[in-house]
Amino acid sequence: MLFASAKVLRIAERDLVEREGFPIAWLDVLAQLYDAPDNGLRMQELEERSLFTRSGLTRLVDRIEAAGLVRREPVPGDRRGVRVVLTPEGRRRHDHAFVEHMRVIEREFGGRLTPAEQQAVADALSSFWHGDLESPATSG
Amino acid sequence: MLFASAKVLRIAERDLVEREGFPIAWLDVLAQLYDAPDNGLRMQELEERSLFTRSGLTRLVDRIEAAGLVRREPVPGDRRGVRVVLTPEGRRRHDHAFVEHMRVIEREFGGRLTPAEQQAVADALSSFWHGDLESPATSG
DNA sequence: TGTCAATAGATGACATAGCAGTGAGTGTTG
DNA sequence: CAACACTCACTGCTATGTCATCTATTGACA
Repeated sequence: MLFASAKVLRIAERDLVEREGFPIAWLDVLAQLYDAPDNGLRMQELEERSLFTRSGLTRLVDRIEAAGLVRREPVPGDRRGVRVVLTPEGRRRHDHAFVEHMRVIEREFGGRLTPAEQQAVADALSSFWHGDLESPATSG
Repeated sequence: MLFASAKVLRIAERDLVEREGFPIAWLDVLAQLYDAPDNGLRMQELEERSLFTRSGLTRLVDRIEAAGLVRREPVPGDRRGVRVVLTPEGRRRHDHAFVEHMRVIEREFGGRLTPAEQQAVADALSSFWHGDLESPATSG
């Protein structure tokens, strides 16, 4: 599983960088924001939905912001907080990149896995992921 | 799939670092050498069997060597080449770490996926991996 | 043998992730 | 209101991986 995802990830990464000029991590953030209400999330929420730690996110968002794809704005009622919002440009880039990205993923998996296999993997791992994320199977 | 493997990887990584004092990347190298004839491989072979680039491997092996778990030795008949060999200490650490590592992986997957699901994922992704690694499904 | 392309591995410069610690802001308690 | 614990996000330091490039060696060929 590790090897398979590492391989596809690497291919998708290269493709994305060549076509769009930004890495998968950006698309991940962009997509999270895209799916969020008003296209915005707090750093904390972004952290929960992504694979990064918060300090990693701070800098990731720095870079995406510098590229003009997202914008930081204050959170009304909590001056500690920061809300990260998709800019129109960010939205455009997301849309464009996402289509191509999905195409690459499909090509990689579609060309190598039967539909039944794809379904089996998706079912098993999606329930794995959504199952009990925050309460590991460990007993201690 | 990405999320699932990232999650398990992160848990396994922490566990390994706490117990053994080295990260998964090391165990990966150690295990490759362990499985190799005479417990040794050339850098190039290690590269093929791992998820690293060669330059990444150079430094990874540097660190593992500094810790005394592997040793570089010349390749008879090709003075460009380097053969990386497991030391007795490396072998011991591998054995110990590997057992615990497998236990963690089993716990994480065993506790969340049914045996049938595990089998389905394993079958699909192992054929994916072994299928046609070097000739992507792309047409260009 | 001399030249030249290819190969093996190492190195320099750089990008990015994590941990631990910082500082501002919040809300609870008296 | 003062004191305190907690939360949010950011920053310094450090670890590690990649790309492009470098050196040494090899092998092909005139």
